[in-house]
Amino acid sequence: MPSQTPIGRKVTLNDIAAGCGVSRATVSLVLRDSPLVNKLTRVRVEEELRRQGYVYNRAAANLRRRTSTSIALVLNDLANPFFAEFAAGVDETLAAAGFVTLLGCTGESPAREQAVLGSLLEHGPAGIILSPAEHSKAHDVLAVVGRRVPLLLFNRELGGALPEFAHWDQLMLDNQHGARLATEHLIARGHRHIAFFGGHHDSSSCRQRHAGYVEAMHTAGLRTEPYWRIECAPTRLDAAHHAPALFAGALAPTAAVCYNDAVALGLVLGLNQRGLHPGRDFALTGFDDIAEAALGTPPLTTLSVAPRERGQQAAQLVLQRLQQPQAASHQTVAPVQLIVRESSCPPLTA
Amino acid sequence: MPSQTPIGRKVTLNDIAAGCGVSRATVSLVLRDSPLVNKLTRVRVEEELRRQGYVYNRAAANLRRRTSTSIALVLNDLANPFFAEFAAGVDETLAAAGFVTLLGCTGESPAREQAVLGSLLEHGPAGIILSPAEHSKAHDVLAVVGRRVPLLLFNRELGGALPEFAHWDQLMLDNQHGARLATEHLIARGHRHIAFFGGHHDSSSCRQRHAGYVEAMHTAGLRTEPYWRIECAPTRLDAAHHAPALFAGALAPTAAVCYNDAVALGLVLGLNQRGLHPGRDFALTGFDDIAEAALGTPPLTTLSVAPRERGQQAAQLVLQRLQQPQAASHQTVAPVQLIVRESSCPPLTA
DNA sequence: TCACCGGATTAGAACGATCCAAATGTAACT
DNA sequence: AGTTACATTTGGATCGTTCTAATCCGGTGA
Repeated sequence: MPSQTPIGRKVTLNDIAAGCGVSRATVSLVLRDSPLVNKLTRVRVEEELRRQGYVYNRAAANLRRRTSTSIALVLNDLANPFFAEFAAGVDETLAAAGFVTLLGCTGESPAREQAVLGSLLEHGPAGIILSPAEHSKAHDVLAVVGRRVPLLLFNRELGGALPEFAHWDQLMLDNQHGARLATEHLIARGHRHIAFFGGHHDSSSCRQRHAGYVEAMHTAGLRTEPYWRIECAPTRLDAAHHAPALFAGALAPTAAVCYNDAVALGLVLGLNQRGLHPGRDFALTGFDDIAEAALGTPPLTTLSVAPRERGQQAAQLVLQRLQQPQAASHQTVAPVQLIVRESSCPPLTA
Repeated sequence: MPSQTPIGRKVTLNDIAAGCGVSRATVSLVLRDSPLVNKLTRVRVEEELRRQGYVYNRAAANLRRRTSTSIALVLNDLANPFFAEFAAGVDETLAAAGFVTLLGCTGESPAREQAVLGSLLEHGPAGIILSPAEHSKAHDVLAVVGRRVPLLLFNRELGGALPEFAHWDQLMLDNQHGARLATEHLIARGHRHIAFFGGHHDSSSCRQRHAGYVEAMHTAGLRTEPYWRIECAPTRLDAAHHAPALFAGALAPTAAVCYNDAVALGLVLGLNQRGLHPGRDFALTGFDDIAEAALGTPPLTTLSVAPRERGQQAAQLVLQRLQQPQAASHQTVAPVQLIVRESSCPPLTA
């Protein structure tokens, strides 16, 4: 049960009305600067508003008008710079449209996601932007969110079969195309033996990126060995750990397409420990273009997803949905851009 | 069981009451599980709540009870990992207490800060956590926030004389002590010519850190040359740009205490471009311990401020203030911890 | 019979805004 | 003077909840 926090008595429309001898309704008209009200009284009322330090009670107005001026933003991990940038973009755009952002973090826990969504819904947001926790199920999200308030899925798909009537909007990254670009870039540099490194196969984004890698390889007429697919947790540490697995197979790769930047940076560490110089002896690419990507040694070739712009886009999509609640659901795939840096060197043998 | 809510009107207490033949008041009592209500009717009502897929309207309740269950979090820069972690900590603790976070970003603009604060206040937060924009003035903040809703200042002081009746709570970092620790560490390693690099003098945190540096130098009986104080914007780029200024004076420093990690990482780049190897030819320290600090080359000696814990602490302080609105204002200074890594090497000449 | 009790329930007035229909005041026209 | 037109203003109901002060009811004791 949430605690009960008394707040001091506020100045209301009645106080203003009494203060300058008009009715509450007139003051309300002034606040929404209606053309109905006489210039003279408007001035008088406005002065009184200032004098008493009135602050508008939007909750009361929203109750009466059955509207809402808030949007819930539910993120799996705000501490991740990618999502932080995204959140900044969302808030920026929402604020410009007069909306306020209700923040909620789930810490990758579907259970907390349920709780957070439930709690935020009680505040009656007009819409929801959700980047689901890993293993979050469509069915559970639908059960708590219902069909009343529009939801925009960002970044990840939900597990489980999507009930056919839950036609949520989606904003996803072009994972497959991005990985394909990275792979084609390595091929163009002369690599023939290219691994796909990191991530878990039960993550939708990882599957998509892997698919892009396979697509590029096969299009180029190159083979993909099963032992060139190394799974590990999408963290630096686990990636560093799994680096040796790259060279355990019969045919050693000369390059690797990594699931994301974190994994790529971990692989850099792991290679260094083996005495290899990534960017010279071994080529690799990342995904996300996090701030550290440009600064490591070597600077990382990666795919920029422009998280702030994605945030702005997500906010736009939700606002648009509010305008047209009945329009068909919108599936958006945001483009990604290959950023070539020094980590994607040509093979030594070339 | 997915909700069977018809699209259109929201389910209210009246719907539930009508649905199971009791009064609205009784349903309300059930919701707040009051001991007054009969076990049997409670069961009936609870079933009806589930059946109709009722969601609590906290805004209406808050209006009636003149309470609030939200806290505004206003940050100068959410894209900065430091503040993102902080926000995650705040949200985590607030959520656990049944509160919801209203997010607002100001992008270091005092004008937007005014607008954001004004907008958030209309939603009636019970309290505010504010990390002010640069050059934000106490007078302006007071003008828009007023004295009704408690404010916690985080991280930065406000410019201008603080009106005596605005006794806001504060949570600051121990900037001066931190910079002193870093400087003393470099001195202990054998450095005698130490610069203070980056930041602007009109930022309170920069002044404090510089003061700590001066304090340590003078305590150790060392001189500080004026040209060892190099100002630049607290960004990587500008820092890299200003690196040559370190060696423009008569006596070149062998080490630098940097304003923060971003500046330190920029300086690393700048030194590399001059053919110097930071961590071998030149020592430096940062401040903040952002994620990248541990991973650069060299790993950065820096001061850990534990932003997530600071967020939790900030939330606690606000919640505590809500319990005791009349208590004397609380000035908290959070300790910082020196993290020694490879960037703070001994001088070559030693 | 009646007053009284305690547990369970409820009608109706709030909270602070908005909406609607109706009222008011003023000037202009038959 | 009476009617109309127009520009302003306003009382009262309303949004979904909670609070207060009743009310209802079966059982007791006098």
